[in-house]
Amino acid sequence: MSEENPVSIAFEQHNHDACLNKAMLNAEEHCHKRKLQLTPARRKVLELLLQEHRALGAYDILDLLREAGFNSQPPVAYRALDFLVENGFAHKIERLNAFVACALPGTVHSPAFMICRQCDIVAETQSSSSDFDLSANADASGFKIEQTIVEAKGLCQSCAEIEN
Amino acid sequence: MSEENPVSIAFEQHNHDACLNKAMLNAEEHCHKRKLQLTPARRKVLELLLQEHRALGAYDILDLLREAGFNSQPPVAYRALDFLVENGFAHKIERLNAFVACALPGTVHSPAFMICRQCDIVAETQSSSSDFDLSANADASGFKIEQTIVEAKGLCQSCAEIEN
DNA sequence: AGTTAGTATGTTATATTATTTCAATAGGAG
DNA sequence: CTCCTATTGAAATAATATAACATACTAACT
Repeated sequence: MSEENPVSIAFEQHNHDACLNKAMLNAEEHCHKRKLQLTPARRKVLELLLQEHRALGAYDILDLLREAGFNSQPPVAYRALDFLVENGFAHKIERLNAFVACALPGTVHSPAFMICRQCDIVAETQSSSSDFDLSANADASGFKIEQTIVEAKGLCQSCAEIEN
Repeated sequence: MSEENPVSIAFEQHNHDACLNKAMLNAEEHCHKRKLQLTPARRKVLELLLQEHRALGAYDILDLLREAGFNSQPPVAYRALDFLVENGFAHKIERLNAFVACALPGTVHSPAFMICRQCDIVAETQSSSSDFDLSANADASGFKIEQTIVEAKGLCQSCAEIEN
């Protein structure tokens, strides 16, 4: 798998410092373009997430923030995470109640995650087309899927009718 | 959509009493076959879930259990829910931290859910093949997908190697 | 029937995850 | 400079979930 295919970067050997720096620069650029404020706390949380290809819980992040000298009330972490998730820099892994840095920031995409139950590594892959083959992707990275959750949020027909 | 295709029963007009009774009979039969104990609390929780094509939180269920004269400490609900989920009678909707009755109990399947953000209705559909078209299914039921979460749990290559 | 192993429930306490609320502060637009 | 908005500080609490241990029930064997 090459640099062109970031599909399962988490599973690949790579220069992680470079991976992190690149992602931070990318985030800075995006925030600047879209006039978003990458404040110190938000920046730090993104860095923390980027440091691992694992999901971190909000309270893990809170601990790390405290260690780094930041204020450490829960809203600090949740607000930063909300910002990052809303703006596409991070994703929430619902089944873990935890968060990962986005592997494809700035692109419109519908992510799919492969989560190892043993080591908790989280690999992100694209499911941008409605009809995609997660299992092919898993096979390619040697990931053995045991259980898949698919949850689509939206509007049912009756609610859509009322809204219009 | 006919009775043969229960794919989005939640969205369809149907005789809900019959729907519920059928599901309860089915559950009883399955438990009997597999020597599982469908105890009063478990039975009641399944009934409560079957009463709606919506997801109920554990504490909603707890309230309903209390009203029905059951013991209402959290473990009562969680234990019953664990039983139902483990044995395929219910599913957890991770993004809602809530539970729905399974629409296809007793069959091995990998469910996909369509969750209306407005009315909270939850429709279950099959994704048994690794490569399925949720959007076709959504279209057929008039559901407008806004965001999809796909989370596969399993073993990454390195962990699989260690385990073997 | 009595014994025992396994399963299920009662009960209390506590852990974990997340939000509400209101006050204080900082950064830009006019 | 002043107003407006976004952000942060701070305290409290809500919502979700589990741990731990005692008790009771069930089924299967003796």
